[in-house]
Amino acid sequence: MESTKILFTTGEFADLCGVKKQTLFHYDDIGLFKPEYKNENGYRFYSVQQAEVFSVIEMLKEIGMSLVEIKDFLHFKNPKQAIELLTEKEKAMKEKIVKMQRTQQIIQNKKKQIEEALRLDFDKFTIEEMEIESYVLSEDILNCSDKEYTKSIMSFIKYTKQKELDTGYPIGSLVRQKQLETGDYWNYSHLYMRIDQPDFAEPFIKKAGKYVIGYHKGSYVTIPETYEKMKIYLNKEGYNICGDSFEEYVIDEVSVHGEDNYVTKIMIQVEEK
Amino acid sequence: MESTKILFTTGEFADLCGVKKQTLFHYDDIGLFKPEYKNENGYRFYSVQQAEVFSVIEMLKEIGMSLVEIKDFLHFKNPKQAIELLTEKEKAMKEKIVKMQRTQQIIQNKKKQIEEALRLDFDKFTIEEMEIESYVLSEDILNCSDKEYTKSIMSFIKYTKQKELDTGYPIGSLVRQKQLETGDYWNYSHLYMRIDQPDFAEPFIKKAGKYVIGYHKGSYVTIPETYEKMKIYLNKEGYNICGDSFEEYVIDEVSVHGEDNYVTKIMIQVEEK
DNA sequence: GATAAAGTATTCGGTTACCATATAGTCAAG
DNA sequence: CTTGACTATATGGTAACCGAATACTTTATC
Repeated sequence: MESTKILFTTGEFADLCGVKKQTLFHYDDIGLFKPEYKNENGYRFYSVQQAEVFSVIEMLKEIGMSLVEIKDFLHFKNPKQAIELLTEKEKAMKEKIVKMQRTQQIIQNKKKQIEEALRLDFDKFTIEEMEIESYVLSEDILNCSDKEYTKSIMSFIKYTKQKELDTGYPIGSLVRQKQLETGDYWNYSHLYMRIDQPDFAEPFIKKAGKYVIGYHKGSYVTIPETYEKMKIYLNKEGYNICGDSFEEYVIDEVSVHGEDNYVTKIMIQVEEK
Repeated sequence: MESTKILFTTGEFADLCGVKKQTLFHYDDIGLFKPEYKNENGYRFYSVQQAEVFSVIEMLKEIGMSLVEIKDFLHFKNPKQAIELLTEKEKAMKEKIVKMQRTQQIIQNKKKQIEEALRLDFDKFTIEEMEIESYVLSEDILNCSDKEYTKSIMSFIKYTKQKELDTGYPIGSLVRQKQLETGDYWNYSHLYMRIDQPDFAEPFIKKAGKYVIGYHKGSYVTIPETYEKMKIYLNKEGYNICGDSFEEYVIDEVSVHGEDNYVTKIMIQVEEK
């Protein structure tokens, strides 16, 4: 080995970096990353050191910088600036990782939900002991107009997104005991979403205790029928409604086609007569 | 609130989902995500339930699915398939997170390197006590031709990439004691890269002990001069070379412009006479 | 030293997932 | 019934490439 510089052709260098030659041509074109030297026939030659530069470009790309941004950075570089940028990007990276972990959690919850839905029997009602759960509530939507309702839903969804409370649990609707009694099933009191964080300030608590659980299959317009059936069932079994009703879509457009296949889970707190 | 369906206009729904209207038009165009209903004037209307579908689309996008793939998935959907895909994508996601964490580590190491370089004094040689370090070595490149050297570098870089050994430490070059003695400084014996994993099989060990540390500023072609200066320094200070030399670029194209500003760190094991 | 195989450069068009802008139609409030 | 805020469509543009076609070099082989 002599002291002549070790150089790679475009193809070799592309192979080395695990990319297509095209990519190197492209980077050369836009002035982001030029070969160490070009011979009289326009052949490009890259040095070993450039492999390091290339891998830095790849990293900067991975953390979401555009090629133009990367070019600017590499052009006005000096060690201090490099550290500054690296520190900043390290932070951005951390945030990205956290976001992905959150998405992962959402996926897991969605899976759980679908799995639960697969196991269930739509036609039967059951009485079950349920644990305490915490919810975030929307603003009060009792007796409000369609317009107001629309706005409330919007602000609630935006709120949960902004506060990163969406954990893959469905948005539920709360029907108060009073509305249940008068048969005013569509008059929801609040929207809710389950939260896992124990540190959330003033959550709405779904009390532990006995709940009747029923599943409504089909469009929401026929939900009242299911409520009526549940009432009959409770009467027969010797139970009284003693709390609110929690409605959740457990199967929606995500996993099936068409409203007719939607499944709504209904949970109402009950007590023995 | 009556039983009429709650519907959002394109603008409202876009706002709700935190995207531009354009995106919804686009999804409609390609048949990925159509509004619940279109009125006679072509106005689009979206339902609340669709917000959930939209957020699933966003998630699938985040884990790297193309819109076409997502469309196919949502089209042929059933709960079991949904779980299958979600499980698969969860895995992909986990891998992506791990990769990002690795990149984060690399960034941290690069920063450390640059910070060290900022603090150092190029003109002085020092004798320092160094700790033991583990390296992966390339294949033997002693006395090999340029062509062979090129190939070795390539396969070494590709190897470290493939085995995910690249942790942001620079690639170093090893000069054996014998070559140091004969002044054959360019005749490297191996390339090396530092590894942190304690479980790596048969690493090359850089022994703990006294090392003379010098920095060479400028192109690598003048490195012999620095070696000669180091030898004179050692003589004056009463030290003998008793091991190999480790050469590393501590500042390269990534943080400065032009070969003249490159800095190579040279570490040679020594003992008192 | 001729020829074939393999590699290189350039150019052109295509791709994905949109965004901006222009133009025209629609709706709701005062 | 007009005004302003919205809607729709169409067109062109963007980033970061990929693929294929064509022409030229280099290298290997006979």
